[in-house]
Formats: sequence, structure tokens, C-alpha cells
Amino acid sequence: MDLNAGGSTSAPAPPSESLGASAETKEEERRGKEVMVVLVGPPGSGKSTFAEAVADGSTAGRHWVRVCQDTIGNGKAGTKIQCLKAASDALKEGNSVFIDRCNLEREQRADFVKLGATLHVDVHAVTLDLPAKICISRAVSRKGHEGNLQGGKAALVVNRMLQKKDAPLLTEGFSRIMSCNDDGDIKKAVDLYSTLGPSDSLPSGVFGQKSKGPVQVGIMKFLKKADSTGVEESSGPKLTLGETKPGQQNPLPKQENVEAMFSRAMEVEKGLNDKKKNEGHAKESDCYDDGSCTLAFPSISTADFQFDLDRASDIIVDTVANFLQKYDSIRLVLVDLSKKSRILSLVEEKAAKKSIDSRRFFTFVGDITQLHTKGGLQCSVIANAANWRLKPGGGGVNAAVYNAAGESLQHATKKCADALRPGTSVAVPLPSISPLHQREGVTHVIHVLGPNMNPMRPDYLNNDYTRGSKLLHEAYSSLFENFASIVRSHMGKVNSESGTEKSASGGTSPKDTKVKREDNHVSERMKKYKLPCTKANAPNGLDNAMTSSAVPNQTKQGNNKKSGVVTSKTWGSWAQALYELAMNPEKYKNSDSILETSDEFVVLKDLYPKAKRHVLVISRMDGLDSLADVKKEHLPLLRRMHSAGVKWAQKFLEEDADLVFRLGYHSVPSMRQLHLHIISQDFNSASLKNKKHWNSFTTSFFRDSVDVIEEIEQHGSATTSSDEKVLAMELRCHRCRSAHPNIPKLKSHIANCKSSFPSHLLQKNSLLSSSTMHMDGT
DNA sequence: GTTCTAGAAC
DNA sequence: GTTCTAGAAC
Repeated sequence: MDLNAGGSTSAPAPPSESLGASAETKEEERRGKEVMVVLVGPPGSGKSTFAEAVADGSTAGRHWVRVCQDTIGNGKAGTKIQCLKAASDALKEGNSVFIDRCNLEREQRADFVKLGATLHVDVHAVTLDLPAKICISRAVSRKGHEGNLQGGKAALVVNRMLQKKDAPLLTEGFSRIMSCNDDGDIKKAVDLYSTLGPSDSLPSGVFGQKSKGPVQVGIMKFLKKADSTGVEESSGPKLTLGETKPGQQNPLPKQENVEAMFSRAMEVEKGLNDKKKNEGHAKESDCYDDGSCTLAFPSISTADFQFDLDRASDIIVDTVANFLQKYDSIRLVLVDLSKKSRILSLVEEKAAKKSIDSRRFFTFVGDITQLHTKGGLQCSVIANAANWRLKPGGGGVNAAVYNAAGESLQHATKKCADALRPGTSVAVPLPSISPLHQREGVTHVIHVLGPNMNPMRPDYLNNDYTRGSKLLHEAYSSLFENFASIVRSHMGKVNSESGTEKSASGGTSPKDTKVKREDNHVSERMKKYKLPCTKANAPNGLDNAMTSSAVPNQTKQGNNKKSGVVTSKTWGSWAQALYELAMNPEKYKNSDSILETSDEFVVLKDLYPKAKRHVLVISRMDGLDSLADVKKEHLPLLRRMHSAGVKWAQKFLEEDADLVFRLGYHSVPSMRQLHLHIISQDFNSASLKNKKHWNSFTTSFFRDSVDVIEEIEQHGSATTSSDEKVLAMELRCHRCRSAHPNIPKLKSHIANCKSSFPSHLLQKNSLLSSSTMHMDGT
């Protein structure tokens, strides 16, 4: 690492003012050569040693003053204000200063930077960026430390401090930032400052920072991740900013200078990236040429669904930026028919503002079904603004895509999904017989359903833009992830010959990790539920995204007929496990978790039991998702589910007579498919972890089975008055009602609380214990 | 529903 | 430093 690169320039005096060479102007002249060096580093990083070494070893006639907060109060630790005063005085007297305090947080440094600006002196940051271990061991072992920070206390403090560390940035107002990563760097920095003559100045910019440094990261974020472009460590003055001509003083960067620096820095980085790309990523341009990595998509929801264009354009730019950051070698094109399209111009404007790489995301005016033949743009994947039935017709993009693709798209779509929920998408491989495939080279169509703000269309959101924006965000994310999944499998095929893991994954290693994690997550869940992996639910790294969107809410037809298939409540993919089990219990008959199966219900041990005994009686009726769906006609079912629950409680009581059981439903369940909880009231379980868990079983959120049945008998439906607010309530013991500050404390309380249960539970037949069982004979 | 994690509280 | 929670992601 060449800390000296850029040269410490031996500078002749700047041209002085020609008029009135008074003492004052001489003072002015002299100013600008003083420098304030803000040392940044935790205790033990060697700040004092650094400052002393320069002050003592200065060979060029510059006078250095060390301002040390640990000694500033008559040899004892003082305040920041004292330091500021001392620094100010020293600078005014023509000295240069070292600010010898930790200065790890931006806020801590800000006042010094400000002081420098006021006095028109350069402010440098020198970061002593040694491994935490070293700092701790030095801080721990030192004796007689000025600030009395040594021993075990020091380790604690160093660790705490490092957690809050903000690396210095040019934008804070530093004209020069220098990082020392080891003792060698420190020595070079000490030499550099020691040999700095009274009228010398050092070049501005960032020096000696590893690639993780803040400036680089910021730029990389715009242009590409450091790891993927392989830009080497920025040793030396990559950013030769504010070139200091001999003799020219080096003023603090003003805001516009800083901006100029950044844009230049970005150019430097960009050049490097381009170079790298040309050298090592020739595939990328191939990939764009054959269109295999390009997705063309229309603006979702902004036409017939009347979504606000301004909001939509924000969401597009936002999701695109996120997506491009996550993946390399992928290109996105927003397409609209009209040249005057407002959404295109809004998106263009906002994308430019966000500095999104225009080679990887741009807008295109044309027909999305004729991009190749009419527009000369090759895109292997196009998105369709679909309707929820995934049917052809309607108008706009949907009609155009189905028309252009022919019947084979309908068949192919049907194989993948029956319907879509707003905010989701489904990728459909386009058969090669499709004219769209043959003529335009489109291999996949991804159907997307966005939120609807048009009262004449289904799932009207009534101007609820909170929900609408969320859904639109989800829609684009889902679309892009589906696209990434296609590209991955394409790349896998293309590169399968080379056989290396990296090439097979399309080089998107961060995402690979993520996919693997998801797989683990899914298989873990499968394992826990002991659901054998079938083709339908098998976790598959490449197709995961597609599978999960292709199997949305309704996996079976005729579901929930009463409301026309799509219910108001949407269920995430994770919420489908009970439904899947209820519909196909035979698939899981070998599972230990299933205690009983009948035509009407399945009894399952809860896989994350919240008490010693916790089982679910799951209705098998398709379309009965939760208590809200229950009507009088379901009463016989509810009674039989209740009886089954009582039977199992009885069985458990035979094994442990101390248990007490409660049977009931969650007002708003997290898992789809009506299920009755049978849970022992000890709540002694490691799976009971949070407030929501506790309150869902001990507040009005838990609806006793007996009450539910009675209510439906009387009113025809169960009240849903108790909403999810009660889940956030304070933690109270379910027996004595005492309040507890957190879950661990609550749990230790309930382990010992012997109070009787609240009378309202005792009076009803809500609780089942060995004594009540005997009395009731049930 | 769980897991993960940032950050608040201690 | 640890413990705990709340929110996001899945």
C-alpha cells in the first residue's frame, strides 16, 4: 500500500494578496496550511502513540499539538468541549493538531470537522483500523493508562465502541481520509505526517481503505457489488480527487466539490467495472444479445386497474433497483405502447435520479408481443398483466399476449395455476409451437396480477394505497424472482458442460446462498411436519419460486365457492400446511404426528406445541378456512370436532392427571383450514416464545369451543369482534392475572403459580381436568 | 406459523 | 457485554 502516492507536495507559498500585507493578512496567508487530523480508533488502537510519534518525530518544521481527551482536564480525562477549545487555540496559533480521542461515531467527529471549516483548515481523518482483537489485548494489558481505561473494563468498552463505529466519509467534510489497517500502515502514516513541512499539504481523497471502505461501498452499490465485479482492493489513491497543484492550498471540500468527487469516483469505478466485464464477463453481453437474461414487462395495475402512476413508478424503480443489486447479468425492460406514456417518463426520470444502470434497466416503446420483430429487442421472458382467472381476453396487454401466443399459452397456463391473487405471479413456459415463441423467441410468459383501484374490477381496494402499494411491490418482486428463477435454470443448462457450481448458478452467489437457505427452511418445515416430499411440494432450488407462486391460494378447484374462489384473506405459502394435510391425509398416514383421521377431521400433534400437550383437530371440509367461514350448517361438524378433542384430552389426562385442558379456536388463525386447539394449561413449552403465542391462548383471541358452538346456535355465526389487537396486550398470568414484563419472567411465574383459574373459565365448561371429567362423565 | 436479525433495554 | 422484542422475510 502506498500511502504516499499522490505525493506530499513541497509547496511554494501561494500568491499573497497584493494589498496591505498587514499582520492580519499574513495570518490569513499562513492559514490553510495548518491541518487538523482527527484520529479515529477504539482504545488500544494506538492513537496516542501515533500522535506522539508524529509530534516528537516531526522533521519538517511543522508544529504538532496533540489534543487528548484522556488528559485534557489537568492530566485527567476531560470533555469534548475542552478538546474543541484546545484544538481551536492551537490552530489559531499556527499549529497543526491531532485530535486524540476515539471519534468512532460520526456525531462525535462532527464538531471537529465544523471547527476546521470555521478556521479554514484542512481536516483529515486517520482511521486506525486494526483488528478488534489487537485493540482489546492492548487496551486490556496496558497499565497506568491516562484515561484509566485498562483491564477487563477496556475489553468491554472496546467491543461496545466498535459496534457503533461509523467509518469516516468525505461527505462529513474531511478533505482526506486515510485508513491504517496494520502497524506497517501506521508507520507509513506517521512518516507521512512527520515529514510534512509547514507549507506542505497532502492530496485529498480516500487512501488505504480496503474495498469494504465506505466510499467504495457507496459507489459499488450504484454500479455493482465488489465481489461480483472483482474490483481489487483499492490500494493507493484510486480516487485522485482534488489534485493538488504544487503550492495550491487545499480547501475543505464544499458540497459541490464533494459531489464532483463522487461522480468522478463513480466514473473511475465504472471504468474499472466495464473493463472487468469486457475481460471476464463476456457471457453477459452474449446473454443480453440472445435475450435469455432480459425480461420485458408492462407497467402493472396502472392501466385498467387505475393505480396511481406516481406511486406505481416509485414502486417500479424501487423494486428494479433492489433486484438489479441482487443479481448480475440480468436486464429489465419496461415496455409501453405509447411514446407519450406517462408511466415511462416517470420511471425514466426516477431511475435516472437513483442512478440505476441504464444498460440493465430501461424503458421501451413498442408492442410487448412484437419486441423482436418490430423493435429489434430480444427478450426471452415477457410479463403479462393478467387477470385473476388467468383467462384470455379483456383488453390491453393480457388480450395482446394471449392473442399473440395462441391457444398453447392457455393450456400451458392451466397446467401451472388456476387463479392468481393480487400481488403474485406465475411463470409459464411457452410451448415451442406458440407463435410468440417461434416468431419472437419468447420462452416464458410470467402472468402477474397487481392491485386493483378500479371499482368495476375484482378485488377493488377502494383507494387503500397502503395495501395497494404493498401488493404492487409484491407483484413486481414476485415477477422478478420468477424471472431470476428462469434465468438460473437457463444458465444452469447453458453452463452445465463446465460443471462448476458457480457457472451452473449463473454466478449469482449471494442469491444461491439464499435459495439454499430457503430450501433448508422448506425441507425443515416438511421434515417437522413429517410430510413426505411429493412432486407437488418438493422443495426445488430452481423452481422454488415458481412452484410457490404456481400453487397459490387455491390448489383445488371448487374451493370456497360461496365467495367466488378468492377470499378476502390471503394465505402465505407457509400457511397452507394444514390445508394440504386435511385435503390429502392419506399422503401423511405414516407420520407420527397424526393421531387420528376420519372423513371429517384429522387430529394432529401441533408441531410447535405451546404446552406439554397441544393437539389440533383439523376439519377436512374444503373452503372452511377459519372461524369466520363457519355457519349453522357446520354445527354438527363443530360438535364432532369438539368431541374428538375432549376424547383426546381425556386420553392425555389418563397419562397425567395434573393437566388441565382448554379447547378453542383462534379468532384469526395464522394457518389456513379450520382447526380446533386442545391445549394443556401448563404452557410449559420451549415453542412458546413470544407475546403473540401467549396472548393467542390466554386472551379473548382464544374462543372456547363451547362458546363458539353456542354462539353459532344462537346467531348463525361466530363473532369476530376480538381482533388481533389483543395479541399485543401486556403479558398476564392466565391464572392469577398478574402482569409480567417479558416472556421469560412470565414463564417462570406460571411454572409456579398455583392460583385457581379465573371464575369465568371455571363457570363455563371451558376447562377439562381429571375432576371435571369425572363429574361430567364426558 | 417459524426464523432471522436489528436495535432497544438492561 | 447480554437479553429480549418486534418486524421482516419466508
